[in-house]
Amino acid sequence: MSPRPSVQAQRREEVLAATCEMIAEVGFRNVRVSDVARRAGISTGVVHYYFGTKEQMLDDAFRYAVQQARQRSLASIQDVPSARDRLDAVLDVQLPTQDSDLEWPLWLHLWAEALMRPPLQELNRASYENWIALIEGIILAGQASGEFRKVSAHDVTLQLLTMIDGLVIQSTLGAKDLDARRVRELVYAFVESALGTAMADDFAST
Amino acid sequence: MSPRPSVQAQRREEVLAATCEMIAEVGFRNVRVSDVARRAGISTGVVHYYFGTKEQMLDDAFRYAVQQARQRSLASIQDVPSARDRLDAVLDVQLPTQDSDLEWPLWLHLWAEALMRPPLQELNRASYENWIALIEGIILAGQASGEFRKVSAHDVTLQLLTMIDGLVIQSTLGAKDLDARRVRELVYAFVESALGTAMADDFAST
Amino acid sequence: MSPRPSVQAQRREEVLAATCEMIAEVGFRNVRVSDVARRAGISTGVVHYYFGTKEQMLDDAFRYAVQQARQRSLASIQDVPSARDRLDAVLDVQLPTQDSDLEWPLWLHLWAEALMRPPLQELNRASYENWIALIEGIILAGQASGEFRKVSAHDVTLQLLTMIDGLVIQSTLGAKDLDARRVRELVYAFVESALGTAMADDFAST
Amino acid sequence: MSPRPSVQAQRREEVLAATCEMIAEVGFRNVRVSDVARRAGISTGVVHYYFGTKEQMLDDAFRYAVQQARQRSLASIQDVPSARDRLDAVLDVQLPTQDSDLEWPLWLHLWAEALMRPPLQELNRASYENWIALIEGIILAGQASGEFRKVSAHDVTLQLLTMIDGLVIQSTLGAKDLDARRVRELVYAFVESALGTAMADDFAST
DNA sequence: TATGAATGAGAATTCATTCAT
DNA sequence: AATGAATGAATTCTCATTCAT
Repeated sequence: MSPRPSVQAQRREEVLAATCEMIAEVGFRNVRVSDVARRAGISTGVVHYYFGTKEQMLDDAFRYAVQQARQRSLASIQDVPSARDRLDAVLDVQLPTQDSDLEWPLWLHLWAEALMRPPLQELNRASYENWIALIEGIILAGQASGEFRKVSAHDVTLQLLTMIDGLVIQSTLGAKDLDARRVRELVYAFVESALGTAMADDFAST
Repeated sequence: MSPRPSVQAQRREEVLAATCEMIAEVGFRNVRVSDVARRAGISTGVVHYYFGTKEQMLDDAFRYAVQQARQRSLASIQDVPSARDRLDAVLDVQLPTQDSDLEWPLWLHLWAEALMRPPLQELNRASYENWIALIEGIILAGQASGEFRKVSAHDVTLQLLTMIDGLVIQSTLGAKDLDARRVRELVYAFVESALGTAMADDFAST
Repeated sequence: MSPRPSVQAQRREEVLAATCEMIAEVGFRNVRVSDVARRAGISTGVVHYYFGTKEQMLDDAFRYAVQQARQRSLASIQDVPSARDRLDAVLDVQLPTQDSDLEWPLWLHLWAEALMRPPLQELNRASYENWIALIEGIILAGQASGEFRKVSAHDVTLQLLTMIDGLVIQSTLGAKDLDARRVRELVYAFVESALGTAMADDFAST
Repeated sequence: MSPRPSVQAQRREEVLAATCEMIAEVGFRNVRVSDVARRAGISTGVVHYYFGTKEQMLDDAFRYAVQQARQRSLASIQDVPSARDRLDAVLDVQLPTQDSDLEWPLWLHLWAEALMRPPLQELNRASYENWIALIEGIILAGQASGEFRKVSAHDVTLQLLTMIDGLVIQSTLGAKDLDARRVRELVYAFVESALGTAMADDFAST
């Protein structure tokens, strides 16, 4: 009868977005409720009104970020037919472009925090399985269509995803010669060596 | 006049070890000076006597951990002649064996914390360069001796190290089917596919 | 224009009843406006609409409880002719029957709160004078009719009422061997020793 | 080796005394940690240093008050031979002399609070049993020596103690004509009527 | 009248740091 | 050198009260 529900949902999302920004900027342990409130343009009371405790707010923010990332990656492969192009699209969305990326710091904080919080471990686990399913699906399709070499899709997926994580960590932390371009180069090189040259592979297996 | 200096050095190291344990157990943000003091069997006053501030103590602890890890890896390849065996030895020392590993949580906390602390970024950078130099050196030696295929040693090193980081993160966070054994399997598979079958490669390149 | 006034009065009373329950259950200091509102099936806004402030609501609730208790005791002696029976009836209504009595906790909270709030002291004073007048009246009537011994009705009234208060406090707080039955026993024993055996007294006074 | 222990005990007691004063003055629900700290001449941190939580501090304060009261009453009958004199002494110490008594408000707050806190109920129960044992012992001794009439010492004790509680409550709350003198009058009148005139009783029982 | 989202003052609690002993 | 009692700034959380709808 009133537009209240949408107002509530919207307010909640604003707070979650503000929280994600704060986590990425100052780190999980330094986020203050008052920071989030200020950034969301509300009073601290509202945060507790919607989330009860700071901890709950932070957990929900991680959940929100995971969900947003998933939606973004799904959108990126919408209407992309070729497996190779789909893989490129997903990687392109996920890999950082600039050093000022706010997403990857968030994941780092999630992992560090999850070490001590089983619910966050569960969140990470579910998220990771989603990533695996997405990438592995693309690889399997590409193998079926002859675009990719026929190796263990699951193993390559794990190697690819974890290599990305590791590379982006060091890149984000300013490892020498590991800028965004170099990260992509190394990732694509791995993809090529693991899945590429389908011809040669087919040839070899004959 | 007295053997104090060594007593002091020893006391310092005890505190640093206690700090590392605490970080790994409860997380960087939850380490209290009093926890560290209790674990080291001293009073909080002593911690400040030796380190001035908590922040300094934590930074020094990370520094200490990095140094310990480096010494351990160097020791592991002492008197190992073959490049492949040296690579195996280094990986064996670094890869987790049990789920109750206290080292990798420490690195995760270091990375998350370094996002906000340039001095820690610098520490991580230096540490990473050490790792790279170590592994790359082994690979180059192996290529020179014909044990490894002649691909870009630097690229493979980066891919290998970051893949290890990424795999261990997920393994530590309880990813399904990613126990210590599986991590090693995937790592060794990558090593094999990237550097192995030197014959075939030589053959192919001819 | 509408039957609103009675609706308002009814709503007010519902809130007061809910407030009394809350005070008795969680204690004066722990009553939250939102608790009362929830129990009365309304929103917190309505509470302030009717009572202005929480303090006013709580004071009114005590006033309401005092008034209800008075009405109950008056009703209990309606159409009871003999003084002794009237005394029995009043005591019977007032003394707790079960341990789950919600009334006496309310009085305890009133007394504790009244220590700091003159308006509540005034309420308690007026209430107490009512009790005294009621009981003293019955005793005087009983003395006139020869049912009770001729001692100071006022003194006995005070002793009786305060003994009841004290006994019920300890009984409510779970004093060993002070259940509802034992409280009545002690009260009636006092009544008997103070007012009973009118014969003997008459005899003695002759 | 150092005078620390006594410093700690003393500091603890100072805080407890300050807490009791605050409870009596502003009421249990209005005591702020900062009030207690200011009154004890310390910082709020110290309160938590010694008591952990405000709740613990308040509970301990009640415990302290109970213990102090007991010691005072025991001291009052030290070296008093006659049972009647001992009873007089105990009552004299316990009954309020002025309206500005700080002790009885404390008991009222204890009772109200104990309704919601089993540990305080237990404290009250233990305290009450102490009072009963003390008074009942005196009465039994007086009966043995022929100073008191031979009625149920236990029942009279309960009636006496609860009447005192009830009288002091109303007196403290400013009941008309119930000043300290009148309270004593009524209490002593009860004692006399219940235990006095030992001769007559002895005579009657013969 | 009624709602309940929003406010913000107020209080408890934590913990790094200091310092007298 | 070492202790640990004491400090007090910083922060979370609560809840009466307001007010737009």
